[in-house]
Amino acid sequence: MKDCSIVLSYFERIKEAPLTPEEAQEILSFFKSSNYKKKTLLMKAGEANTKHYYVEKGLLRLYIIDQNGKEFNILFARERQWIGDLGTPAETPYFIETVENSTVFSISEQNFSVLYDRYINLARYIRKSYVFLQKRFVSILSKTAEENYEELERDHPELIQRLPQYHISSYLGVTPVFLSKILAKRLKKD
Amino acid sequence: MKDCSIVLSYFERIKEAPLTPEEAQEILSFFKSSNYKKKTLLMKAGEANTKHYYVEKGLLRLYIIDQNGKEFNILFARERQWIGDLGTPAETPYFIETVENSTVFSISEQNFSVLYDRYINLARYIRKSYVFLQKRFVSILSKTAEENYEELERDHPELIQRLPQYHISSYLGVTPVFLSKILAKRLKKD
DNA sequence: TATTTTTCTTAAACTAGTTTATTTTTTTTG
DNA sequence: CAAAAAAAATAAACTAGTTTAAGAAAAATA
Repeated sequence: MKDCSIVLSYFERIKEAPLTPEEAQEILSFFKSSNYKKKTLLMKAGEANTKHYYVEKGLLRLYIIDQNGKEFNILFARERQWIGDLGTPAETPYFIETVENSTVFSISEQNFSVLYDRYINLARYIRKSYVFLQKRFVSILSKTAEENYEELERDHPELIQRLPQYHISSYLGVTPVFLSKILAKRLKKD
Repeated sequence: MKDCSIVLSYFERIKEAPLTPEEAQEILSFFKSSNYKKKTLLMKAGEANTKHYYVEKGLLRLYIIDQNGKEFNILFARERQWIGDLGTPAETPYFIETVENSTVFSISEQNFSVLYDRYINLARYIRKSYVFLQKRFVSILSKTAEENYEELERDHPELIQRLPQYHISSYLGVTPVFLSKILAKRLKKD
């Protein structure tokens, strides 16, 4: 039997009390653990009935591909973070792909809804996600790419270590060429 | 006594059943109705314990002012829409201002939380808001200002009628001068 | 470890959007 | 309804970021 303690500890934390054996059992019955190699697609634009994922180990990204075939990273998820399309069960416009070899727990929208009703604090995760996204939106809208890079460096230095540069540029909404130019400029300043 | 039916009907709708008199009473005790003239500030960056607003009549905007003093509209709310900073009770970085003379219901974060626990579907409003914001984020990131204007025109034509052009440009993340240029170009095409 | 593939850098020409300033049009108010 | 104020248009010089292309460096694989 697999070790699912990471999911149980998440629900214990949001319940703010120990789980009963029945609760733990229900939660485990809803999740499925899987291993994926780097660059595996877990969600594809155009699909309906997509899943939500909770990351045990590794790093994933949620992105779109625009009319011109260009990718934009919307969100990364590392250990103990959720990733998924909250617009589900409608047909998703997003892709989710592993950036590193990863172990993730998946849950269907239906079961996610059940837990959503059961654990009121799960709604807090969505509220927190909203606040995070709004902050990011404001930054992208009002700051230069250089400022946004510096903000990312300050707030999430580990991401910069773990991600190839072209994923970071796509997250900042600029081309890899431009990010490279920014970094070259910064080096000269020292 | 004021007519508060618009708030009650909202909660009836999200409860998906008629409200009991006690429920109606509680809800009414939480909200305060006020009239504001056009261009009145209801929320100011730097304040803590900000409120949530439900619009009965009129139009409001939530915006930031960046380091250079430039405004960016994040969100508009018209009749039967919520507006507020979901990051509250932390100190808000946002401003909220009436764009038209407006009648709005306000509720404190504490009471909003009570209703949030009581009406599970209120969490859906946040989930919907998240999905809306994510869609908008993707558009701003991946499309040109002209495409974004056309999307706004298609999805929310009433906003274009009711808002001065400089508020629309700020919502699209461009200067009024540039939006004016886009519109002039579009006119010529006909 | 040599080879292939992937990622990053650099450069140069280009474009979407900004800035500042002036004029015209529209809206508000006495 | 005339005057003042606010909003929109136009122009011209500018800058942040893109595109395309080629070479260098790093990482993955045989």
